[in-house]
Amino acid sequence: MTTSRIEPEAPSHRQSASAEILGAALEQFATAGFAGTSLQQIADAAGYSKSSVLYHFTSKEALLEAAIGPAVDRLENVLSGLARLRESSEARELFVEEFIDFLLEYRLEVHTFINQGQSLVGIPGIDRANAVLGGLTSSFAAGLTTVEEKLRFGVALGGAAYELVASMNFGDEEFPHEERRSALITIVSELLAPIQNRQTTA
Amino acid sequence: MTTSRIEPEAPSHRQSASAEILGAALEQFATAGFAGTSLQQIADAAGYSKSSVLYHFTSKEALLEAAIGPAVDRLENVLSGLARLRESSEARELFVEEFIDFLLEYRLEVHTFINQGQSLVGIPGIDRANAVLGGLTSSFAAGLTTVEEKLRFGVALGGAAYELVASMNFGDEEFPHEERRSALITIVSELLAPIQNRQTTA
DNA sequence: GTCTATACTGTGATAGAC
DNA sequence: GTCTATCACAGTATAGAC
Repeated sequence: MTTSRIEPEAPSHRQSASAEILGAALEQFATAGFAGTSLQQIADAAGYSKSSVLYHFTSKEALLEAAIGPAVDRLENVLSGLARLRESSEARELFVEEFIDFLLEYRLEVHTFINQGQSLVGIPGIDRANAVLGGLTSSFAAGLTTVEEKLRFGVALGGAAYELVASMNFGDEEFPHEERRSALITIVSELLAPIQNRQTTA
Repeated sequence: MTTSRIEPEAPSHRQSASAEILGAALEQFATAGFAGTSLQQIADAAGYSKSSVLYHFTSKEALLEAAIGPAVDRLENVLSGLARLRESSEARELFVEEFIDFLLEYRLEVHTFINQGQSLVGIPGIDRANAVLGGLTSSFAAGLTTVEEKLRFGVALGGAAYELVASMNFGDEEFPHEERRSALITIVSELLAPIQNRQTTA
């Protein structure tokens, strides 16, 4: 599970140039921001020239689009599954797991989106992600009446996303993948438990 | 409590130019990022010319420094209080309240820092904030042994910060201040409860 | 204290040699 | 497919009029 997107190196070839450039770009976008990253930096990090970068991707925006597109696809999948199974509490458990797995797999993409989703409207992938998350919030929050319930939802999802993305800024060690995954599922499930209980008994 | 930093307008005067510029800059930094904000945008938003902005603040970096400085001061205060009272569980309750109040009062500053703290090292306020938060993590996490406990801490603080800063991106209504405050305190306290219990009984 | 005018640097992007 | 050379432009910052 949680299959890695990074393919192993082909013998004596490097990864394809596009993939190398894309990886470098994503990392820069996530840490320095879209506006804070120049094509030159991306080119240097990937080991190509600026023009080569623009040969593979027609513009800086196209590069961002390609970088976050797959993450948005996956997120749409996770959430469409949720919509169908909204009523049962097992469906919620499943949603939490899938969401955490999504975060684990696409943390850089999530980081770039969270930090810049507001200011980068117009780029298709960003707009899609905004729409999807807006839909998630309203569909999930439809049954939530109190302020505390809504905040609970926001803290759970935002906290998980933030933890995966920013905690290591401050000298944390890296945790083993499985341990981190199951701990996050426990914590988020616990946070959402009061909501589930109220809805399944009502 | 939670005294506002924005002074009421003086009769027939506008706010001082510095304050207007600073406010506009902070809002832009928080939403578009430091690199994504130009002096021209700040000047336009504040109703001055680019050169006027640079008269009041000697550089763009100085503007950022002035914008987040007070927040870092306050954060240092909150955390130094925590260090002295680390042992009792009431101290932890108090810390949660103070931390939430800090977030409520300085959400824009926190947002700019969270999103860009990695890439803006070298600016004094950013470095101070990084140091303070690093200290918080290690001092608080010193007694935390399991991965789950450490993640619990990260999710709680990150989730609260994220919720205050980004939830409204997706069409949420604004909640009444007191209701939001007490709900967040409840949620964060609950998240940290297992840690407190283990430590106070050990 | 605020403005216009200007200098200089680095950016995203294009054209064309290899 | 990758590079060098070049362009037009936006960015920060400075000088000086008012």
